Amino acid sequence: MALTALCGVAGSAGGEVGQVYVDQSGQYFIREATEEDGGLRRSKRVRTATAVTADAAMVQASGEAGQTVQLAAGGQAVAAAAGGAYQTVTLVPSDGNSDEVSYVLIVQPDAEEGQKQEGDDQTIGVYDFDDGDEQPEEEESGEEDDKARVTRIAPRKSSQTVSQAHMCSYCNYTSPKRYLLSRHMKSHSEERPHKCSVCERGFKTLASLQNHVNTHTGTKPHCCKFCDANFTTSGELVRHVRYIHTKEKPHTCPECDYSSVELSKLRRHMRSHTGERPYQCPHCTYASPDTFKLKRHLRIHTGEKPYECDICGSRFTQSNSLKAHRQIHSGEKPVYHCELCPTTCGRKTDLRIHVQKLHTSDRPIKCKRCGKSFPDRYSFKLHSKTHEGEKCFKCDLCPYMSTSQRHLESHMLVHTDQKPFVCQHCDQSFRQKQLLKRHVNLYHNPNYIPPQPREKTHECPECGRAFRHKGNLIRHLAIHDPEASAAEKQLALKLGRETKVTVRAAIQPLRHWTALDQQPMEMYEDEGEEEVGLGGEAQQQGRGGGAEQKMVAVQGQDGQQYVVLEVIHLQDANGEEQTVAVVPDSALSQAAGAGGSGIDMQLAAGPAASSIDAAQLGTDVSLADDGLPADLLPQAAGEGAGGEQPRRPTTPGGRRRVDDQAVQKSKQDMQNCFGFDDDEEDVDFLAAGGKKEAVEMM
DNA sequence: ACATTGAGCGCCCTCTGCTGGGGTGGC
DNA sequence: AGCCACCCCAGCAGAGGGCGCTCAATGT
Repeated sequence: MALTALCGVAGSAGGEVGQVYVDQSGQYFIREATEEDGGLRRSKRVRTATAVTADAAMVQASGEAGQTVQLAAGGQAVAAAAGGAYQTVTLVPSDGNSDEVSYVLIVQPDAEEGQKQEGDDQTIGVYDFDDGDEQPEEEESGEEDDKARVTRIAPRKSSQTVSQAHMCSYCNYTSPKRYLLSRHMKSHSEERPHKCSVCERGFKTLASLQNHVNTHTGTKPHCCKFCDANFTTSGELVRHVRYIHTKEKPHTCPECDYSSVELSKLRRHMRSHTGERPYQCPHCTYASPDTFKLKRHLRIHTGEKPYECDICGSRFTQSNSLKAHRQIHSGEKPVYHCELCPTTCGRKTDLRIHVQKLHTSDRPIKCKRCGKSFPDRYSFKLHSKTHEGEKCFKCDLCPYMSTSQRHLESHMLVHTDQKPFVCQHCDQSFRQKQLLKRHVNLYHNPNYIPPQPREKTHECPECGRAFRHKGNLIRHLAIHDPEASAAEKQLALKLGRETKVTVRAAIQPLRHWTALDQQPMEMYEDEGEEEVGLGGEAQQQGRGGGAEQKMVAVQGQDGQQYVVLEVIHLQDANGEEQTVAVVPDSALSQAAGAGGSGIDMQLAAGPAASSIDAAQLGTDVSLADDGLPADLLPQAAGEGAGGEQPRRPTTPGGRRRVDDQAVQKSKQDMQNCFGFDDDEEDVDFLAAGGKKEAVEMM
């Protein structure tokens, strides 16, 4: 016979298939390739194996029948001539490595079989073929009872002899009774003598056949005593009882609190810990932890949609999708009510998302209009309703009010000369996107076909003049206002819009503009902006001479100053409001023949004008009541606020001289925003070259 | 020979959660 | 008109429950 004998590593916990192992009790065994259950199935049957020596060299030695094959610790195979009907396998501990004890497997003829069977204490690791029926060439077939061998193995060190047992030569089955082994050997046989009369399928045992036949006949003799369930086999019944009634789950996960009725379920569960995904999709990178998921996944590639709605014919890849879909037809759609508001959702997950978005918040939300705080977006929304229609967003520079923050932001551009929408074809720029769009269409788009003028449907009840837009009519109605209050408001607004502020640095989104006496806009906290308010002292200093002042400073987190505002409304000696013009740097520079460098804000007038605390803001601010650059003016220490900063002389009585040129420039700068508010006039205005006389605007 | 027990594999189903697209209404 | 929030829906995957079926092991 051809025999490959090996040596293995003693005490090895794992190892290659075919290695010789010695367990803690000193038993030798060989792990076979057929092992599936993760444990070590002991086999005394040596067919092939790999020699693993102490130095981990893999050595294989083959011996012919009747030979003695000896592997030394170094992996050298030593074959010696031998004879006899039996083979004795001897495992000899080597003295190779100190850390790992290697054993040498010696295969040698055994002429004294009988003695070995009796248990030779001096024999080490014996393969003992008790029946002497040597069928070396047919070992692979493994279908006969006579393949069974009785083997006795004992290591030399312990000088132990295992009591005689009837062992299966194909697996590690042992039995004290030979007839039991004989019965066992049928399991290695592929013979299926018991045939089903229905499907002709064969079974190894009659019991198996009977169970199978029951599946044909539907016979389910095993009835659950707790419910009406019946099962084909008793095993099914037991499992059913565990699943449904006793909840007994003997298989427990060592890593979590999961437990299962079946071991296979625990194994499946363990894959969720290990991440093992043995089932690879052949079409993509997806791999599944079990066959079902892979099968389900494959429908993506095949396009198979096995679940069809019997009402509308819609098809789905998963049964649950169909189930959910059916509820649309049946009207049995579940309704998930939010406990915190009247909102309902059709699905649990949607409700969860709703709660997440509307009812949970990391921090309170502050109302920009009144400053109240609310724990979540929902309560904030409810609260916001109470402000509906209110024009809470008031411009600090003019009487403008708006119901929305966005509108105020847009309006603020009027005061800052910001025209962020620049025409790419000429040097025109605009404050509003739509204005730029219209400009481009009118002047740079040869294909533009202006829309037909709409009918003037809004007619004035007083004079009959018609307007295309309601807003224009409303504005017009101010003319007929008997108390002139509307007209006054219009005038005030128009004048207020003339208030201009220049800024040195680029202005960040205007929503960050905030009057000092307003609450910080908490809604925008997350945008990395930090409000820098003037201290109370600065504010107080800024409120002198009967002038109403509001100052705004916004500082980014980078420390750069972005916006500084100072607003002054004055009354003249008669108590009437005085027009205040705020002059842009450019105008001032032009008038003075010098640039206004270093001057961040220049107001055109103001007897009690104050400078903003430059030390705090890091910004130079001064008033330009005469149109001269601040840096050309003499110091006016102690006057007004912020005495450290250059001051402009003020006129006696609090009147300020308004720089005509600056006002003109300011007016011109405001033309666009005023003119464009009336679209029907805007077109004319644009058609006329985009210029209007400032005097017309005033 | 028969009955019992239980492991093992496979299949299907359900529940759950996430994601993205589309529709809609408010601003 | 455009943007945005919200809702609805379908698609897909993770995880687990339950059962059908076969067969080995074991006891009587």
